Parts: sequence; C-alpha cells; structure tokens
Amino acid sequence: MTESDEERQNLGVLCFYPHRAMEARILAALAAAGYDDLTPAQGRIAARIGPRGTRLTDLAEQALVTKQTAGHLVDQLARSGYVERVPDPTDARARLVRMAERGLAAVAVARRVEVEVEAEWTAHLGEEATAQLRAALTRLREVTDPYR
Amino acid sequence: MTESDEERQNLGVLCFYPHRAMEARILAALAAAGYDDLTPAQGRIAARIGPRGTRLTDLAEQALVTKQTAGHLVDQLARSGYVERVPDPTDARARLVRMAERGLAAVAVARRVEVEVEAEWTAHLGEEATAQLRAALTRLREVTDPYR
DNA sequence: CCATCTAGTCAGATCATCTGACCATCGTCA
DNA sequence: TGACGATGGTCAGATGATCTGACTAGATGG
Repeated sequence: MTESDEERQNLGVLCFYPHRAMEARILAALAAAGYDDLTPAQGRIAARIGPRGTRLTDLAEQALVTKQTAGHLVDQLARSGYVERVPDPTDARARLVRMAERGLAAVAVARRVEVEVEAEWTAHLGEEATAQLRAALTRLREVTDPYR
Repeated sequence: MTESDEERQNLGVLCFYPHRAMEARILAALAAAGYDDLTPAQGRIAARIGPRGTRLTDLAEQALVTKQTAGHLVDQLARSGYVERVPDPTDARARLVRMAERGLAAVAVARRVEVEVEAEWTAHLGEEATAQLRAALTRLREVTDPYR
C-alpha cells in the first residue's frame, strides 16, 4: 500500500493474511522444536496425509500440484524420516504415503500451535465473530475447493 | 482428506481455499484476455503497485519476499511491458515501479474478475454473511499482517 | 486376453526464492 | 560539514519447487 490505502481489498487477498500467518507460526514452532528441516511446500503436502496413509496421486490433487512435484516432496519427507511409503494392499500399482514416527511427533506440535493461534484470533475477534468466520469460510469452501 | 474428513480444519487452511480460488480465477481471466505471460508470483508483486508507483523495497516487504526476489520479478514484468521503473524524485537511490500501459489494461481485467467472483461468493453466502466475513477478515488482518 | 485406463517414476527444464556481498545515496549528529 | 550508520537497490551463485513430456507396471472391462 504505502499510499493506495483503499482499505477495501478483495476477499481473496484478505484471506491470504491469516493463511500465511498460520503457516508461518506453525513452521516456526516446528523449527523451534527441532523439526527445522521442513519447507513450506513439504508441510503443505504432509498436512494432507490421512491417518491410514494417502496415495501420492491424491496428495497431488488436493495440494494442487503435479504428481511429480508431490513425489519429489514426499521423497524429501521420507529421507528426513517424517513419512514412509508402504504398499497399498488393495492395488499393487499404488503405494500409500503414511506418517512415520517423526512425522507424528511433528504433527502433534503443529496441532498445538494451531489451537494456540486460533485462540489468539478468537481473543481478537470475539467468540461469536470467530464462529461466524469459520462458518462462512466452511461454506465458501463449497464453491472454492474443487477437491472437497 | 480422502478419509480424514474431520471437517473442522484450522482457520488458516480454511482461508487458503478462497485465496487460491480468487488468484486462479484472475490469472485465468488474464490469460484468456491475452495476458498469458503472467506467473502467479509476478501477479502477487504487480498487485501491490500503488497508483503513483511503489518502491521495490516496499513491494518486497509487503509481498513477504526478499528485495532480490522482488527485483527479479519486476525485471520480468518490465520486460513484458507491464511495469516501468522511473526515478524517485524524492530519493536518488530509489526508483519507483509504476504500471505501464499494458499493466493498467491488465489491472482493469483483474478488477472486473474480482468483482465478478465476489458477487458469486455473495450469492452463495448471502449479503449479510459476506459483509461479516469481510469485516472479520479485515479485523484479523490487524494481528496477521505485519506490514499493514 | 487385448485395449485402455490409472499409479507412479524418470529426465530435463524453468521459475521462484534465498544468502551473502557489494555500491550509492541519505540523514544525522558531533 | 563531514564522517558514519541506515536505507534502496543490484550482482552472483545456490537451492528449492514446479512444470511438461515420455515412460513402466499393474488394473479393469468388454
């Protein structure tokens, strides 16, 4: 801005700030807890791994990157010990990406920070406004998330 | 997801979907209108150029990238004719990045799409909920945007 | 049992981003 | 007024993230 302080920014941009802030806080907390070899892109992929493992193709689709990119990031995550690849019992072509021990520990840290940051936001906005915000964003996802 | 459908996602992630959707829509419309040489990163920088020009350092700070990265992206934008660098009359060290003709035309397209997308979202959420959403996001920015 | 689709990998390129070092100018305070 | 720290910006080089295109192995349905 600097001068274009036409405060009414578009909703997409307004959504950017909280997202970025949350991501930065989580990454910082992870780094402080010793998980300092995680990049944002790795985190975005890792965050989408389901409890029983997720296929690479699904991860790629949900994170909106190509299979190649997802594969690359999963390679790194596996090398750092956060995830492991196991065969998919239902399909010999596929392999499931699953959290490894180190990954689970990191997730626990991330979850704690999420809760903490949301508490701060709630303190700033108030309980009711925060609940409305969550409701609106959740409904908005119906029209903005093609992979819901 | 795929199975971890614990619908209550953290607010940061929920913010991601609208932001991504808006960005994608704008970029697609620009590409369709002939501005197909814009990358998302270039767009993010360009979106922050004020009406009378903005310093590189300010652009970098607001987009949360280094001066080098911002300079690199501005180079590309200049080469494609979207922006131009002019001397800052108030400081001989500085140069202002300003929209060029092609840039202004592209901005006009982007603005139209913004309005269009917001209208769709409003139709989905309702007038009141959308207004509340905007209000909440704007207030949230007070604690999530260090460069406000 | 063949045609086709899906899961994933390999290779190579490009773009985005960073760190570190550097130069020119500004602003200030002795 | 002139030396010095702060600021605006660039250069060089490295790494990371991402893409397109081509490929292999296994699944699936007539």
